[in-house]
Amino acid sequence: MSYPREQSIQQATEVFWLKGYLGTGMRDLQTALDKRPGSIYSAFGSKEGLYLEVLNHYTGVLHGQIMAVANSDTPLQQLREFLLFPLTVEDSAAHKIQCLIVKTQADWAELPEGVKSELQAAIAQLREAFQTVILKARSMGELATDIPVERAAVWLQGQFIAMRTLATTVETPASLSWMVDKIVSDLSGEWAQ
Amino acid sequence: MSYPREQSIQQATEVFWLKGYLGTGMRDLQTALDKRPGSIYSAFGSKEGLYLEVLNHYTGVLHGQIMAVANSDTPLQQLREFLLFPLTVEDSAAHKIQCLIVKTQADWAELPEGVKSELQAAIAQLREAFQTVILKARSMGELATDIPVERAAVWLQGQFIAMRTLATTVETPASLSWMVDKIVSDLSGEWAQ
DNA sequence: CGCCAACCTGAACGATCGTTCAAGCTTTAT
DNA sequence: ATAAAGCTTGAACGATCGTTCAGGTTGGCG
Repeated sequence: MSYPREQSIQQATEVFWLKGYLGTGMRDLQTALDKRPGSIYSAFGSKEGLYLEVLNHYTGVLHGQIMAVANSDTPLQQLREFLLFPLTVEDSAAHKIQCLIVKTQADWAELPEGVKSELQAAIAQLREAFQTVILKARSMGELATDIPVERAAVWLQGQFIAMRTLATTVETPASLSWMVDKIVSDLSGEWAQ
Repeated sequence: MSYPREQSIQQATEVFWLKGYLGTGMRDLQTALDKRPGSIYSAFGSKEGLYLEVLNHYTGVLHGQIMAVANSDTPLQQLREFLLFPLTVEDSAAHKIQCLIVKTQADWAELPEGVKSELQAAIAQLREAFQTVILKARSMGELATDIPVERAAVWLQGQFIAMRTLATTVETPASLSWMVDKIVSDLSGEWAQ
């Protein structure tokens, strides 16, 4: 019976997403999970252990979303929807606009070794998913056949980071939706090597 | 004689840049400045006070660099150099690739109110500087006259964030220099409203 | 020389950090 | 019914956090 474990991970995700790895204390987690320290330590071993499960779960969900884009018949169109969606969330969840992975990466120098390596793996995994989107869009004729696939994947990941980060600095995230159009448009633009 | 004060700010910048606001402890600063707690508190009032001076100084330097780009005769060409430069720094200063402002912003929910407001001011100030670059490039004929200036400034800030963030995840930052070319190229690309 | 102002020193403060553990409780198997 | 196994509890640990302050040191001026 690992259902409450799943629930704990989701509640912990909320806290880590809002406060970051360094900013989150065990007492924040004890409150959020409504569990005493011993329970958390017996279930997850440490703050780092709990965070690793949170990061894995988060990466899995995001990866799934991007792969769903890749597996659709109109990847470029679905990519638009995927990029647009976080701009439409209500204010109460404003911190969720920023990607948890990018947020964690900002604390790089202070992270335990285990978190660092998992973080790099997550970034690589999502980059691969973006690359799959590019490949699929190309094979569906939505992109030119001579697009540099690997660079485009890196670039797309960069645009994802830029949009999510910018969205946290403006009053209305939805006011950035023009940027999604530019991303899709620039994807078909020049890629001179 | 406020020269040692300037020096303290630079040394503190190193630490905050590497470890972030939350990750930096007063004892890290005491070591870096080679000063005892009382001296630091008499000079800067608090950790927050010291950080605010660091942030102001950092913003001023970056703002100056961007305005120098704007004030040149070939802004777009100078923008290329400006974006390219951080990709060429040696490994020992790898953390300096990531923008201190973006890094700090990741800890948003945990920052003291004073840091939050100063951070927003810094972001707005740099956005303005980017806008000046766009305007100047337009007036010099390097950009089309119908470019949406405000959007382009936000977008350019986003590209800056993307590049600096991506550069921290690859083994050789210089391998991303193609991205600078794409940024300059996309700046002249489609801006359909 | 004597004096004041400014700076520096470093021990110490209370609060909070991640973590541990002995004891109690609940569940499952025999 | 009873024992074994595992989860939960909450007080407590040592370490570290940002900060304070009484006392020492230094430099310039009358």
